[in-house]
Amino acid sequence: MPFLENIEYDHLLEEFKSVLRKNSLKFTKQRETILKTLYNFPGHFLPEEFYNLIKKNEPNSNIGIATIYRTLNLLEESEIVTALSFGKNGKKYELANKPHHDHIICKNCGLILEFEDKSIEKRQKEIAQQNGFELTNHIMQLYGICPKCKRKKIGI
Amino acid sequence: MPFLENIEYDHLLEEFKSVLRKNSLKFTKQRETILKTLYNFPGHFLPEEFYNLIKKNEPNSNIGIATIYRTLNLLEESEIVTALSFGKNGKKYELANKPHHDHIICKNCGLILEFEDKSIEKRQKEIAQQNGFELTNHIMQLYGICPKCKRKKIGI
DNA sequence: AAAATATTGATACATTTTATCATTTTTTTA
DNA sequence: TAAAAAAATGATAAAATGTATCAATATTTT
Ligand SMILES: [Mn+2]
Ligand SMILES: [Mn+2]
Ligand SMILES: [Zn+2]
Ligand SMILES: [Zn+2]
Repeated sequence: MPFLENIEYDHLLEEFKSVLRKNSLKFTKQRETILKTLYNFPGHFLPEEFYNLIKKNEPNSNIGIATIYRTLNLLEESEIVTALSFGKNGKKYELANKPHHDHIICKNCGLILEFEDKSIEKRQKEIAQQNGFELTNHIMQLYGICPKCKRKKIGI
Repeated sequence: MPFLENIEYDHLLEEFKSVLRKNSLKFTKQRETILKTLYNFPGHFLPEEFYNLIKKNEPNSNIGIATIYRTLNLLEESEIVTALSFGKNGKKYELANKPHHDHIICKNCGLILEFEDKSIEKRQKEIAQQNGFELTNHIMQLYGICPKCKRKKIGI
């Protein structure tokens, strides 16, 4: 593993440990495995997908699905991961190691791209203000057909 | 009921009947009751909330919860209603009798306000295009604290 | 090392939504 | 308009995602 990534992971680990200490929580093998998996697999994953990813990559870990849910919730509250909601199809999690962004999603193949747009973010703040709201967060997801699927001329 | 509203409702009803005819579906008392309730109660409601609304307002209808779900799905596919997702807390439905809009939602009291912003919509189209996507739809929800709740100085 | 504390995996349970199916209602046909 | 065909219904079982419970285990503190 390249040097830089090791440094980044160590930093992340320290951040997690700090959150745990602050809340009188314990540093366990399972929590470390989940954090490492988040780090090693950039992308957007459902709890179930993490569960299978860990079973495959850390066959000796034997983590229960409940621990996956518990730990992702903890990491989300701690803002170490962010979640992307798919309605009743669950939430996909990703490491929060990049600046805020939104997503554009292919309705055919599920491809997820990321983007950020300062002008939209600015308008959102203005709209909230106009309505007297104190804005805390937002969700924005664009849905469509990706270039690859367009080429295949899929009928959705 | 005022005259204008009757005209609008009749128009809506004809639209629904046309969808049903087109798909060889039948016009039933239950489907009419649900459409009428959507029309009479503007707002954003969960299937369960519609179910209770109808039980209260049409005590003789005896509609099953399954029919509520089935009919809302049908109306959504037919673009007669639109849905607002609340993750695992379900979807709130509203009659699609106004132009496209997005929502700003109070995290404390659940108040939902509507807005439309042409400049955001335009940027969304541009972003999709830049990524080679054919944009079909989007979701955007702003979350925050409404003026009333702000005044109460709620600690979230 | 012992005691205190928190976590874990298994699994029961909760919640939202869909599937199943016998019966009823609506529409078509004659 | 009566009979036949087709679809919808309500009740409820089942699926799917996520949370709660709990005895056993691991971590941390003393
Ligand atoms: Mn992302
Ligand atoms: Mn609305
Ligand atoms: Zn695609
Ligand atoms: Zn409020």
